[in-house]
Amino acid sequence: MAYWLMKSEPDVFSIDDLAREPGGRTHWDGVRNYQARNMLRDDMRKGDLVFFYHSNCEVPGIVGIAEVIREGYVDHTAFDPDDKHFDPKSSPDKPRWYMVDIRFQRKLDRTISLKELKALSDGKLRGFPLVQRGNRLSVMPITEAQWQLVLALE
DNA sequence: GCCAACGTTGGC
DNA sequence: GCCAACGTTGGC
Repeated sequence: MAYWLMKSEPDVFSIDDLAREPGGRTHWDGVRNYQARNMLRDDMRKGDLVFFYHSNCEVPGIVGIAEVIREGYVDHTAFDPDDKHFDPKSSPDKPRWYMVDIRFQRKLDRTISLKELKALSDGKLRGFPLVQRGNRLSVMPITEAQWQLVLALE
């Protein structure tokens, strides 16, 4: 089993929004970055666990846990001209973008803030991709050790 | 709202 | 294939 971190702007889709979805499930559409796409399409497996991260908000940080329940499949929102993430270069015969389905597992007891994670980036959390300079991927792999370290902070 | 750090696009 | 211009992300 692998571990991931996925970013979402809470104003757009928060951990509470995920919890409110029927069955706590949603499809993770709208990723339009090739590196992230490759992970969604090729690497994420059913049963993998995901840290749900709130970005671009008052207290950016890890707020909850979700589980991958469906592996990579075509992101059909790219075909919809009315969709915010419409991409005319993606078509059903030649799809360019992929997504997975995730299911809400739980909220953390508290937000593990970016600030707190950064403070550990020279020590215990060295190499944690979220706090590596310049990393703006919205989906990133993390190690089991990193997963456990973050949970220990909770 | 600013801006650093990237990624993408497209002319050449 | 290079690289300038432009767009996006996301912390602050």
